[in-house]
Amino acid sequence: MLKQTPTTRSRRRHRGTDSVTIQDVASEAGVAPITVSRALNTPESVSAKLRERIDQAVAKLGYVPNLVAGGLASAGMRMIPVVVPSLSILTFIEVIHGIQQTLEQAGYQVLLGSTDFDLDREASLIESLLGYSPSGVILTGLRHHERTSLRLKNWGRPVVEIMELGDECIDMNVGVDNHAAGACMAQHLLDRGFKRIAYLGTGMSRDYRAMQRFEGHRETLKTAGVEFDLLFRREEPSSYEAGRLLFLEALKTRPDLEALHFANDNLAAGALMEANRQGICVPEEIAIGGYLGLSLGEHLSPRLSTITVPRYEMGVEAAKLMLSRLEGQQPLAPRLDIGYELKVRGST
Amino acid sequence: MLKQTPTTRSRRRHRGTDSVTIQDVASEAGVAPITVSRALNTPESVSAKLRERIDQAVAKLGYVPNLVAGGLASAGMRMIPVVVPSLSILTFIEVIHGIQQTLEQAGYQVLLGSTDFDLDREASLIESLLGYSPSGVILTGLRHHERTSLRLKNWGRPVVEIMELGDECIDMNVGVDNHAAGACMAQHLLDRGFKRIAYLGTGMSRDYRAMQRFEGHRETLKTAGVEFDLLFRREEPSSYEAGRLLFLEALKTRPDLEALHFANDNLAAGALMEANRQGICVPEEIAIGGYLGLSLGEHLSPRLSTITVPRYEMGVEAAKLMLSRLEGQQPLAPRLDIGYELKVRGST
DNA sequence: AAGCGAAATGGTAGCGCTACCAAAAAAACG
DNA sequence: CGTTTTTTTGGTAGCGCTACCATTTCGCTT
Repeated sequence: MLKQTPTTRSRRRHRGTDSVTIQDVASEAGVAPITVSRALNTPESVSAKLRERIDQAVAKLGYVPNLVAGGLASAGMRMIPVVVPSLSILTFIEVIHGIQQTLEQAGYQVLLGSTDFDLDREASLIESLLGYSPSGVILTGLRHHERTSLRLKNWGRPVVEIMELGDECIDMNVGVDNHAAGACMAQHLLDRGFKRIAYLGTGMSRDYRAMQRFEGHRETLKTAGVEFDLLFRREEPSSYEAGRLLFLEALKTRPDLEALHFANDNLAAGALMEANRQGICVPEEIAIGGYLGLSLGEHLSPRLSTITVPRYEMGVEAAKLMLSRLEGQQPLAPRLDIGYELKVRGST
Repeated sequence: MLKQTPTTRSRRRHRGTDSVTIQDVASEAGVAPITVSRALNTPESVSAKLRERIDQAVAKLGYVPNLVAGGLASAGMRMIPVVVPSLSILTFIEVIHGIQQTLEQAGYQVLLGSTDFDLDREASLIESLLGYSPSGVILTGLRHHERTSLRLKNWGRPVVEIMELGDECIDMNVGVDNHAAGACMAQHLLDRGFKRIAYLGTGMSRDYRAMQRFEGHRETLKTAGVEFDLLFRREEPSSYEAGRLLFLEALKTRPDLEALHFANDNLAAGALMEANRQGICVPEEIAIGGYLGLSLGEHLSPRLSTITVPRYEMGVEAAKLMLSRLEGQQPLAPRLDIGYELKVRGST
């Protein structure tokens, strides 16, 4: 008489979801559950014969692994939270896009988190995201709460900080030197012969990266011996409208301005479109420079001079760095300067 | 003599992460683990005295619940996958933003998935996303593989289909009547006195919603007795550049066109900017209408006439519907028409 | 054919939490 | 006061999977 194992269904004493489990597949294929597990996760460690039988059973039963159970038993959940300040800023979206495409290919899923530029929210968000037992974390910027950094350092899994470049990162870092980028545009404007140059930005008390670009701008102008403290700022989020308002404010306050250095292309585009509307000639009456390299800039008249940042690529590289660490290799370098490029077009 | 329970640490025989567990909190507070669980999940079912002691222990030890274990033991993972065709299309981003903001507030996280408009990819993506045991799913459109729909129907958890409106949805539906929106813009152009009106779009073989708008446009023109089959299409994704190219192609092929009805504002903006560049007067020489209501449209000269769709709000409403179902209530209505609005501005 | 190391398979015991039910404590009742 | 009802707390047993280690099978050598 055969030893009677409880039938597959009667085994479920309580709260059983009826979904197909690894046990069901194992019974169907006549092997042990662990063998099914291996056939799916490390196929090379299972003989071809069994592997095929198991694959058939999987197909027949429509088995979908329960990643939650797997995640609990082993380490990771094959998820990577991506924490950004805002989802209404195109830049972050494009970076996320690059991350998502790259990670999804490798079988990881992206968990979305946004902090609204608030480090407290970031701290508690990350804390709760870690509860999902993700395989790694990608977050924006290098400035965090002390306890956030410490927690992630001790966490022992890969962390990539993006958008910004610096000496002290938690684990890995992909980004752009904002200070240098700001200096670069300022230098360009000086090279064009402009003397009275203003920097215009929004939400700079929260978005400190825009402030870093301003610092680069400021130092460059100072070195050149021209007026360097011309700063116009508003506190609302960036938008075409905010750019328009900054533009009007600057013109009214200082009609003698020769060039406007905007914190990003959204603002610059808003200003440029308003100039068009008012019949103000760019760059003859006033020059306009931006930052980011949004495609919109190439379609405006005149085309917008800007500093392009490969945002999608930054996401891809951040994801690649993450993946190389997840696959056990040491990444080639834990820090990657994704670079930027000055695009001189019609507006300067 | 007290019964000796194994000490907290020695209990971990193998592969123990050192993280604080519910057991640690329980020991610290001098209660059973299940009581800690209750204190955190259903505080009202625990006496005030114990609740406070437990809260203190939680704070002292820095306990963060392992949601994976919780998700395995009970049902949900407090995650909602959001599946969209593409992350490079602003529309979807704005909807996702609305969803994310609303769900995050309620303590749910958004898992991102993109299908590249491919129903096969959608099917396998959803299949693997279900492996995460999410609390619900939000996906784009009403057209899916038969097996995808069936699987989700049998899945037994809330599903919201967005962007589109129809009689047959899997579970719940929030969206816009694309057919009517297309007809609305076409009617507007007719009302303006235009007779030779073309529809211009990209990727319409994949993005069938753009095709639905075209159908509405087509029927309206047909009823009006004017030429109704003027269609220009390209297969690349939407972009300003694609709009520019469609514009040039249309003008070359049919110089007698009076109005251009673009499948979305990105295309329309690209065309409008090209018209500006070439000195073609809009709407005197040719009128341009869009769809979506991107803020860019309001800053162009002339301002872009369009049909606005409350994208962020659509996301919020989809998330609210999801939440109401998750919290056990029957939603007021399983179908919500989020509506649209014709914005007549300078370009028509 | 016996002996040996390597490769393939299986048994057991959790991962950390919560559903279910039972027990204890507190409150309400006659 | 004892008894019933209600509330609060705890014990046990998994959720479905995989790490660890033991066992079996296989190929190869001498």
